[in-house]
Amino acid sequence: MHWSGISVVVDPMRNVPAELDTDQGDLELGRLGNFVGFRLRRIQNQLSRNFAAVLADHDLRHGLFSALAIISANPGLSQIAVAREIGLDKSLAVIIIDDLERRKWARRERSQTDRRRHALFITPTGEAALDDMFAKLELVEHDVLETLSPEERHQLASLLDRIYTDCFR
Amino acid sequence: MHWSGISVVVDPMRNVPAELDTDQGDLELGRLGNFVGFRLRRIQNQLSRNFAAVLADHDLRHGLFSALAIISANPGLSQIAVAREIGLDKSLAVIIIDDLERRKWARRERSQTDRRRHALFITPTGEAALDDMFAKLELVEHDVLETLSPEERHQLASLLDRIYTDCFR
DNA sequence: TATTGTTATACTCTATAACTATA
DNA sequence: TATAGTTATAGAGTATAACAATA
Repeated sequence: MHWSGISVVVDPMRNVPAELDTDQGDLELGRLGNFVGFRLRRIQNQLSRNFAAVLADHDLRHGLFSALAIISANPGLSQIAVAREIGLDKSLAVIIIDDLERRKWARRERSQTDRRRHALFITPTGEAALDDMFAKLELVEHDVLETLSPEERHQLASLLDRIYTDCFR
Repeated sequence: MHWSGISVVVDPMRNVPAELDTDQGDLELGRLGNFVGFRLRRIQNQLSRNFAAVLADHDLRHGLFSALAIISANPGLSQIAVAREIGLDKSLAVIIIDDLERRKWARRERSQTDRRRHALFITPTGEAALDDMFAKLELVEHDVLETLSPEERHQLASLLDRIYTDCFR
């Protein structure tokens, strides 16, 4: 999902000709700039690109990192719970967990209490991989947040948490 | 790009059995919860879903809304500038602008100054569609932000702008 | 009858590379 | 030689539906 802005005028301050000089990257945002959602998306896109670059050597499938982290934080949970948490279909959870098992980062066990379920566990190898990835992600995030003071970082996290818990839980 | 958290323990406060009750949606986040990027992603995912639901009847291709808004705010710009701005390849800009022309929301004109370029313009029909979509998006965003006071909203926007301009420009 | 996991299929999105016309 | 736009193709990502095992 993307965003957009209204019939905006050429900024008289910039003295552009009738046809815009599109070689510059500084386009007008128009109404788009009024939305917080747009700002979120813009930053998150860039963060994603930075993370992808940093984790490129792990050759991670979409959703694989999330899944591993969730399994790590919730040992014994089911595939369908993983799917729900990362917002994908259960059939995609199968593919992701196949991948995790192939890497020996996680393993399936038959649930003792409900034999339909697989109980998922992270392996020591998986924990090590996760440690490595988290360390890299912390570096990326630090680069982005260092422009804010510790108080401002806390403020930001707190505002985002309020939004999430009040609206989406 | 996704996220994840560490080998976390079962919360003793919740008194869950050896195998987690995965029917509840309240999983542990583990290390994941320490990242601002994770919070951004979580909110933005949900916002995207809400926007998609609200705009479902327009049957919008990915990137189409962004492109229309950018054209509206920058009349006469080139296809390659649109591509750069929404972070897609120029070949995808072709598809998107084909779609916009089919809907009569935008039109191509040959550039007067560089005959290789198409100068892009939004149509009155396109402006009307954009007005409609923006109105719907404002409703979605208002629902999400109403939990914050006006000062807090301003604070949030300002923090996000600082991050973007300091790190990504 | 409903749920968990699995498989197969079809569809969408995207990147890539080649091509043209203009510069 | 480089750039703007176009087209074709192949690959990845995803949703969907059907199925088996279990509840």
